[in-house]
Amino acid sequence: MQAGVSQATVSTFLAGNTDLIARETALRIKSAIAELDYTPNRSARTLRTQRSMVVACVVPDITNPFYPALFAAAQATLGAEYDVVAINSGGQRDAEQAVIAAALRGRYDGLLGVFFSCRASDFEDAVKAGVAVVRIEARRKLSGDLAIDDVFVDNRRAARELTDCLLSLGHVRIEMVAAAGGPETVRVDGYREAMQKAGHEVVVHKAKAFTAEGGAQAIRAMLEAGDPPTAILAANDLMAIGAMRALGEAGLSVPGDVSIAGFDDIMPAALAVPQLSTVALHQDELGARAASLLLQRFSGVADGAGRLVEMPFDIVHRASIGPPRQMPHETRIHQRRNST
Amino acid sequence: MQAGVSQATVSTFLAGNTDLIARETALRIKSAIAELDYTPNRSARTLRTQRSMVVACVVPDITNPFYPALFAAAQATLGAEYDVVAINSGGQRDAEQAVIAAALRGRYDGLLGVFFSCRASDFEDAVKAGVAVVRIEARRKLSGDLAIDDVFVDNRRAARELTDCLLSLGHVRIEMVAAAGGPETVRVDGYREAMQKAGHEVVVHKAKAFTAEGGAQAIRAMLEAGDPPTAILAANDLMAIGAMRALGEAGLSVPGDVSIAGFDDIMPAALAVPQLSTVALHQDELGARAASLLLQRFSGVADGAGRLVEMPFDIVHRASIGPPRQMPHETRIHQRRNST
DNA sequence: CTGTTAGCGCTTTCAA
DNA sequence: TTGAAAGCGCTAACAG
Repeated sequence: MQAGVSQATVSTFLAGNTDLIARETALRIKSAIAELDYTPNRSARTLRTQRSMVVACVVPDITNPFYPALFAAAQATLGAEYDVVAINSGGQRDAEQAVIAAALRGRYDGLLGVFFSCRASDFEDAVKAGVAVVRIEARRKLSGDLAIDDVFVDNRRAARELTDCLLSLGHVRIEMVAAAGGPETVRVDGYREAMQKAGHEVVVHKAKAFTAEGGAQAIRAMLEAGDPPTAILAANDLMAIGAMRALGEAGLSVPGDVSIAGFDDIMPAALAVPQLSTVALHQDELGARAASLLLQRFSGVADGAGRLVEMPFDIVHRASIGPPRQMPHETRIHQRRNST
Repeated sequence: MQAGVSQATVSTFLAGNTDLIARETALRIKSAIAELDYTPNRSARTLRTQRSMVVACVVPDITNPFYPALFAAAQATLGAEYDVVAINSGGQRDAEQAVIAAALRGRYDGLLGVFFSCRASDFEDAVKAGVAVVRIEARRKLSGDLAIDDVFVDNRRAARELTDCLLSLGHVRIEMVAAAGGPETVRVDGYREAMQKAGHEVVVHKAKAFTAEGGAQAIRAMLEAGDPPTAILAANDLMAIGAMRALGEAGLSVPGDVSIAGFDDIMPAALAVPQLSTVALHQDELGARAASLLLQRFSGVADGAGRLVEMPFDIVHRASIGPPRQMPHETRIHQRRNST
C-alpha cells in the first residue's frame, strides 16, 4: 500500500478500531486514503462479510401516493451506506415470496415494507438465516417467536373514531366502501363496531380495487340501487376521491348531500375540492421508524424476539364532511351540546 | 460439485454456452441445480465480473407523483436480475454528483433519471469507465461525443401547443406561473413563443417551488396585485392544483372566471375538481424507453455515441379550461368556426 | 500494534 | 469438451 502499511491494517483502520493502531500509522493511512481517494470495494466486502448493505422496501404499488413517502423516509433513515431497492409486489404472494427468497440468498440484508400476502411463517427461513425483517401493519399482530419487528397503526380504532366523528355530526345512515385484499378488514371492523354500538345499520359496498375508479364504480352502483346514505366512509383516500367524483357527476353535493371521508391522508386528499377528511397515518414516520428498527437489528443493538411498535394516527377533519342536511334542527343542537 | 463436475463447467453452463458442453453433462448439471436449488452468488459474481447488476434511478423527488410511475416502468423493463435503487436527489448538484461518483466506483452499472443540476461533462469519468447513462430530458440536448443516451419530450413545443389551445378558446390574457430550478425554462419559452406570435403580452409569475403551495402563493400574490387574467398556465400540475385552490378561496370559479392548465398529467390532475387540463408526458413510457436503452448498453447492442430519442406528448383537454367569460359573443362564434 | 495467511464464490484463461 | 489454477478486493484469525 501507498502508506507503507498492509492491507489488513487499513482494514482495521477503516473498521474504526483506531485504538489498535499507532497514532502515527493512523495518520499515514488517513492521508494516503485522502490522496488516493480510496473507497473500499463494496462487492469484495460483501463477499467476505456476507452483508450486502442493500435493503428491500416492499410495497404493493409505488404509484399509490401512500408509499413513496414511506420509501423516502426509510431511505433517508438508513443513510447513504445502504442501498434501498423499492419492490412493487402488487400485493401478490409470489412477488412477496420472491423477495424473501432473494434475501435468504444474501441479496438483501433487510426487508422492510407492507406484506399483504405473506404471513410470519413465510419469513421463518430468512429470519433464521439472519435477515432483518420489519413489517408495516394495520393492526397489532403476533409474529410468534420469530425475530420480526412490526410497526403498526391501529386501523380498527382509527376507523371507529372516524365513524364516531361522522356519528357525532348527526349522521345515522353511514355506509362504507371497501375493496378486498388490502388493509380493509380492520377498517371495516372498526366502522362496524362504531355503528353497532350506536345501534345503526351496517352497510358495506364492495369495490373492485383500492383505486379512484374502484370507488367511483361502487358509488355509481350504490346510486342506481336507490336512496344514498348521508355519509360515506371509504377504505382509502383514492376510493374516497373516486366516490366524490361519482357523486358530483350524479348531481349530489359534498358535503351538502353526502359527507365523505377516506383513509391514509395522501397528497391528493388535501388537493381535492372540497378537501377530504381522512385519517393521517403519517407514512413518513412509519418509514423512518421501521428503518430505525432495521438499523438496530443490523447493529446488534436489538436481537431478541420481534418487537411491536404502535404508531399514532390522526383524524383529519376537513371540508368534505358536515352535518346531514335532512336532520331535524333540535337534534343538531343536541349533538352540538354533546360534542362540546 | 454434486453433479461430479467442476465449478468451471457449471459456470460455462450458466453462461449459456451450452454448445461447449456435452449433452449428458448439461443434463446432469441441470438436475443438480434443480435439486440443490442453486443460485449463483451475486457478490462473488460482481467481484469477479465488475458488474454490480444494480441501476440507480435518480429523481428529484420520489414523492412527486410524476416520478413513481417512471421508476416503476424502468424497474419492470430492467427485470428481476437488476436491482433498481431510487435516489432522491432533491435536484441538488452534490446529490447528483454523489450518485455519479458511486457509479464510477462500481456501485451502479447504469444511471437513469432526471438530472436537473449535472451537465454532460459531469458524467465524463463515469461514462468513460463504462457506466451506462440515460437521461430523461425536457428538450433535445447535445451530449457532445459522450456515450450518454437521452430520452426527451419537446416541452417547449408542448407548452406552445397548450398555449395555442388556450388562445383558440379566445383567451388573450394568459399568464404563466413557474418556479426556478426545474424544467420550467423550456416551458416558459414555449408559452412566450406562442404569446408573442399571437401578439399578446407575456406575463410570468414566479413561484417559490414546484409544489401546490408554491402555486397557491403565487396566485394569491397575483390576485392581490390586481385584475387577474382569464387563463393561467402553470409550469406543472402541482402548481396548477394549488392555483385552482387559491382561486377558489378568492371566490373565483374555474373555468368560469379563470381557465387553468398544468403540465405532467399526474394522478391528482385527473382527480381534481374540475379535472385539470394538462400535457401528458407519459412517464411510464419514458421510464420504459430509458430502461431499454440502458439494457442495450449493457448487452453491448449499442455502444457508439449517445443516442437521442424523442417521445411524444399529448395535450389533455379537460374541464378546467373553457372560453373566457368576458368574451364578446361574436368572437366566440368566430373561434368556433376556426376550430372546426 | 502490525503483517501474514487464508479464503468468501465466482469467472476466465489455459492446458489437457 | 472439461478441469486446474489464478485471482477479483476485502476481512478475520492468528502470529509475531
